Amino acid sequence: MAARVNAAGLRRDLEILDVLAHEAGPRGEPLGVTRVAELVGREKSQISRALSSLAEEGLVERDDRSSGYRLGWRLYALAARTFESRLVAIATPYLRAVVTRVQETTVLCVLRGDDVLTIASETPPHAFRGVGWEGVSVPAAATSAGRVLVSDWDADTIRSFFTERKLAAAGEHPAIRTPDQLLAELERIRARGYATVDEEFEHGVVGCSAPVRDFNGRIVAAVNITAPKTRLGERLDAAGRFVANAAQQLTRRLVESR
Amino acid sequence: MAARVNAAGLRRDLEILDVLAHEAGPRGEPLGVTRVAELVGREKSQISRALSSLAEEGLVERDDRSSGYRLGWRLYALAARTFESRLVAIATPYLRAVVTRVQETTVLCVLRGDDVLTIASETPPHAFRGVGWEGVSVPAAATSAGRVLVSDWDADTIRSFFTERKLAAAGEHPAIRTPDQLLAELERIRARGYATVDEEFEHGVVGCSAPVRDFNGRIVAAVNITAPKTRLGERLDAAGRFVANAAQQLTRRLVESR
DNA sequence: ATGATGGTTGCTCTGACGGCAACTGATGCG
DNA sequence: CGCATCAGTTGCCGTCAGAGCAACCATCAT
Repeated sequence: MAARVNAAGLRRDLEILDVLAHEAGPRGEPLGVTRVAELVGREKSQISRALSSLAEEGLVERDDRSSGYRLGWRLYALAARTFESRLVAIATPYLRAVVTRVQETTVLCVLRGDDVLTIASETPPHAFRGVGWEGVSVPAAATSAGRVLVSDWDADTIRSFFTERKLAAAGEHPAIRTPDQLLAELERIRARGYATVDEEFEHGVVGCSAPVRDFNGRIVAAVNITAPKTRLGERLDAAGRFVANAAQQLTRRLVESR
Repeated sequence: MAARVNAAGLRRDLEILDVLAHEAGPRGEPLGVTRVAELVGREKSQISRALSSLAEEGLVERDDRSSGYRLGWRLYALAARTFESRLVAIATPYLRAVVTRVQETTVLCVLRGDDVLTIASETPPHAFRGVGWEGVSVPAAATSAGRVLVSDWDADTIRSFFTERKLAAAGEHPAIRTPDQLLAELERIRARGYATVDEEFEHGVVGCSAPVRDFNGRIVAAVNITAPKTRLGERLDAAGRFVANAAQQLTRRLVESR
């Protein structure tokens, strides 16, 4: 509401971009000026000029041979840059939803190098504010979050990334000691939609995680719960399903909904 | 160049979005009106109104508690439909394959104006996520990626694009100082299938790149490795062949997936 | 209270854009 | 070859939307 500026121009430009996004899409053929004009219901002269401006700023690109337009690189550059920031901002309610259901600290993790980095966390009332903002833990396939974060890698990469030595060195009681075991586990994770670990990384500690994806479908983060087995042990699978559900909703929210 | 419409408003809006993207950063807090106004050098009243409009269209979102702004859902929705997005989605496994072989950060670049824009990167374990999403560097023929990206241009275009002055100004130790030298180098690149540079752009840094083509056969991106000479120097040509191989596979995949 | 800082709103005058129509240029057809 | 059609660009003018300034709120610290 309230005061607006450039409302008309902005709306026109966005109508154009939307038309290009939906009608043409990345795989579709570029759209011509007249076609766009029809679809947004405006003067083609306006569309011609507007597309010129948009092209000059890199928001759309002109295909040389067909002289049609499609979405430009700049949109990608803008969005890619702040993705994590937005992730953190949006994740909170979903993390909290899990917290209220499970009553355990719930965190959001990303992969940095070969460490799992926590970028957001929500704690239940009455819980001591634990690590919170940024803990770095060894993922090396001994944590559920780490496994989830690599669960869309191909087998070759996994094999070269996780050597046996590395696997054995991860965690106190690694249940997974060979790349093949890891690959089998990743398959299970993909099938179930969430991962669980039982005292592998640390004695008495269990955890579950589920993947969050970006607009490319790539796994960019994991929603994770880590808690003492005495508290969470019985409910671990139930918690896993909650976490998976939250991660899915978060994924959807990230790209589409308003 | 050509007629423009809404040029002023569009540019202002994009300046704002750029500021939000860059200044807010990965971990960034939302930015307030005054801060944005300073950064883009405009009247805060304009920024206030412009942000209102942008928020109404979903290009930015207002953070309730801090009353600051950050990029909004709509940008991500649009970004998902760009060609770059598709490229990144498909390229990731191939980049990772190179990383596991060479153990160096591998990136995917496209040409934007006369800059090289990194649109995706994969890092080996134990590398700190450096630039990550997108950096902009001066290619002007002093980087391997830049040379690869222009290696299918015709001689006239090259000559008019890269003046001697421009060539001399690029990099610390430009080995290529005239258009003719550049053309000869491009010929070598085409013959070998990949490009290498040795401390030209920056002292102590070497790199190699290979072209990715679309279904028209046009070069649309480059797979690139840039690393300290002390680490990669000996293996530079081997790395070049890996990169070329990955780029070819990616090209094939890109064409098949239509 | 006072002042500082961040954000919104009223107001006027200017210049940028909407709409139309003429123009260019490619393509097709008898 | 001439004519018709369609796609895209450009010139023109009156009108309306926005740049800029300053006044006005809201919040917080001293």
